[in-house]
Amino acid sequence: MFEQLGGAHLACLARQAQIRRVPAGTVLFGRGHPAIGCYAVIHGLVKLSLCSPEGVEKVLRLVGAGETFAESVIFDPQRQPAGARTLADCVLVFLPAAAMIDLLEKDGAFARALVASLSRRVHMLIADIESLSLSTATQRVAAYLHALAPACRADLTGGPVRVRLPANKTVIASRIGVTKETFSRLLHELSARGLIEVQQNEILLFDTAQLVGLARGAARG
Amino acid sequence: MFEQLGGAHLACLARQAQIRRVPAGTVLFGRGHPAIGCYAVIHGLVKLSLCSPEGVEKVLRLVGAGETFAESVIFDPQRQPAGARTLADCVLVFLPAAAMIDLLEKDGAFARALVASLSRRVHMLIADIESLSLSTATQRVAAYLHALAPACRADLTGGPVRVRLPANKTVIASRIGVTKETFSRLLHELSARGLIEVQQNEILLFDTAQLVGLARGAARG
DNA sequence: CGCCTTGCTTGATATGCCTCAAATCCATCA
DNA sequence: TGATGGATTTGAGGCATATCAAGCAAGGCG
Repeated sequence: MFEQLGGAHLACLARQAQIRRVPAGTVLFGRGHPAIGCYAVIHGLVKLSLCSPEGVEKVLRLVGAGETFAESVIFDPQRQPAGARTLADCVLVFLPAAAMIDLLEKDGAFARALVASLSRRVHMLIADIESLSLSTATQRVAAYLHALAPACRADLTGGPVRVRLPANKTVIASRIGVTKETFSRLLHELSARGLIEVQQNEILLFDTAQLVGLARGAARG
Repeated sequence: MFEQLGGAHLACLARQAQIRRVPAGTVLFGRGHPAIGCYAVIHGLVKLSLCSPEGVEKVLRLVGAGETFAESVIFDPQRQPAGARTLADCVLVFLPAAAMIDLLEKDGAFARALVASLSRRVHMLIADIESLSLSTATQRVAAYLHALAPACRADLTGGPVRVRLPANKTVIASRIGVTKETFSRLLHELSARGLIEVQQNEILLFDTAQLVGLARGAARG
């Protein structure tokens, strides 16, 4: 993850951090809650999401093992901009805000890592805004599936790549920015075109090249 | 802005920074350009935007006097995720990436300020995603107009508040996430309801309370 | 002064995606 | 094994917003 710490400080950090084991379905914090620290996921899956007043949910991010979340919250409005709930049994590291702030000022390497992490978050969010604003639902689905494929060799070997959806389709649909019904239909359309095959939670990608083509320009196959 | 610097380092920073005066319409950097530093706007207005392959533009942010942009870029992908163009004659401070990195590791106060600034950016982006995903066009317009009003007293005094659109309506529309046609129509609808009055680039807000009401829940007035 | 460009409005029409409703599938648990 | 509830699929229909196409207004400039 993002911690290539200066060794001395790492010990101090380890002293303040606590391991938390939480079962699936636990609300870690709700929207608007005060920020008391940030989390790293050791094992499991956490859903960060927003809710409209009418109760519609928008999944912002699915946080898996090796990722962190709620870092930004410590510094700006000190209120959670999104809610967090575990989707699976999780092992988390909780790092109190005070420790973060302390370390930030004392350890240059940590400061740099934290800034890099936040920057990455900014770029991911911009990518989301881009796809919401400039792409069609089909393009977003294609892009999402492609992003699931392990980066490099997928495009090289012509063979099919098997990917696994990190959560159920309703959650994924909200993450992508479509309703579950539309998501279902689009998956079938891609199947019909021979680009993928859906097997419950797993999807076979037959033609990743054409998938990225779809994700970008032409709506036609 | 975000610099409440440790005094000694401020001087060093000032030595490395350069003032740039650029006329309206200048492209500061395009999308994908390498990151060589960040900017602060002293005077003028800068547009940050994305472009789809088909040439549709999405305005991410309008950066006015006293604000900074392109900080995040220094640390993560080292490629600009968005393009920047001046919309007015500008006076900018350009800060080379090396100076930023240097300062980040040496000055705790600067590190904290930078992290806070990035955090604020994250929260603003999340707010954008929220409004794109969960709000209707009318709600977004209402929220935008309300956000333009000077924060506090607007809601107290019942009187009308006069706000000025920071750019032309086509740009604002893209920023809000609608077409210029839809934006025009929605402004007229709000006028018809007696909530606002449009006077070229200026808008009178008669009922900010009802405006926030609209921005949140009920689509009906 | 009239031309031309750029921005804004307005109308007519199209369409992508959502909404609502119902059927089916699947897993868990008694 | 059968029941129960969530997840998924499928269909029909509608709506919000985009798109296309003119028509105006306002500046800038020859």
